[in-house]
Amino acid sequence: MQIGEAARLSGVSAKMIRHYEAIGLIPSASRRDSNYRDYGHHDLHRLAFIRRARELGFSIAEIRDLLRLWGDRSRSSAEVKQLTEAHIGALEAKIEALTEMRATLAHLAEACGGDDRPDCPIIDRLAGAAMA
Amino acid sequence: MQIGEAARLSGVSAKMIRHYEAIGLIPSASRRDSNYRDYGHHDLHRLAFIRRARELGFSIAEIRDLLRLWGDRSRSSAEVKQLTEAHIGALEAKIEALTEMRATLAHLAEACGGDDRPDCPIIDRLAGAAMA
DNA sequence: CATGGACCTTCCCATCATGGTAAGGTCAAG
DNA sequence: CTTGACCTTACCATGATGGGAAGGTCCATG
Repeated sequence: MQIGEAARLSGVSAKMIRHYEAIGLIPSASRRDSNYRDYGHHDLHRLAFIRRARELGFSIAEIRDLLRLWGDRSRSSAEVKQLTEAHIGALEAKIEALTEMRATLAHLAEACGGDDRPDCPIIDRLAGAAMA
Repeated sequence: MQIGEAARLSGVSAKMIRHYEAIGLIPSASRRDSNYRDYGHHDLHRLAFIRRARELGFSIAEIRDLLRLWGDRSRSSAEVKQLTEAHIGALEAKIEALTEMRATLAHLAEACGGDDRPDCPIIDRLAGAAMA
C-alpha cells in the first residue's frame, strides 16, 4: 500500500513516516516503479508500535531501544521494565515540576482581586516582591 | 554593566539575553564605544521578571503580555488573573496527560516480571495486544 | 610596550517532534 | 487529454536553549 493508506491505518502521519525512515527508526521502505514507497502488514505493525509508544511519552531514542527489544527474542523483560521505569521517573519529575508551578500560580491567582484595579500579587511576585 | 554581569545578576544567560533582544522581548540594549551592550538596574529588573515568569512555565508570548501589563499603570488585575488562569489550565492539561501516561506505564510495569524471560506486558501492549 | 586572558561581538548549527509549503512526478477515471 | 488525488524531495518553521567558531576589546601583569 501507499504511504497515505499506511498513515491512515497506523495513525502515524505520512510526514512522520518519511521522517522516521530518514532518521533510521524504520527501515527504508521498498519502492514501486513510480518511486512511491510501498508498505505491508509488517510495516503497519511497526508504525502502530511507534505511535503507541509516542502516546505513552517515550522519546524517539527510547523507542529505538524498545523496537530493538521487541524484535529481540532473547531479550529479558528486565530490560524493558528498566527502560520503562526510567521513563516513569522522567514523567514524575515533569509532573512534579508542573504541579509546583500550578500550586504557586493558583496561590497567587487566589490572592488576586481580578477586578479593575491594577494591584496584583501575580505581577508583584514576578517583579520580585517577597510572598505575602 | 556588561552582559555577563547582567546575566549573573539576573539569572538569565547572556545567550538568552541576546535572544530576548533579537525577538523584541526586551528593548535593544545601548552600546558602548566597544560595541558591548550596556545594562542598568532597570534592565536587570526586567530580566529577573522574565526569569521568574519562565520558572513558572509562562511562554515567551505570555511573558510579552505580562511585561506589557507590568508596565501598564491602567491595567486591571483581572487581565493578569485571566492570563494566569489560562496558563494554569494549560499546566493542568499537561499534568493530566502525563499522569495518565504514568498510570498506564506503572500498571504495565507492575505486571512485568522484570526477569530473564522475554515475556513482557509492556512490549505486548505496544505491539497492540489488548490489556490483560 | 607587549602579551595573555577574560570578556564581548555576530553567525551558524543542534536539539525534539512535528507541520507547512512549494515544485514537480504518477496514475486512474472521466 | 485533462483533472484531481496521490506521491516525491527539499526547504523552512516552531520554542527555548545551548554550543562553538572567528574575531574584536580591554585590562593587568611581566
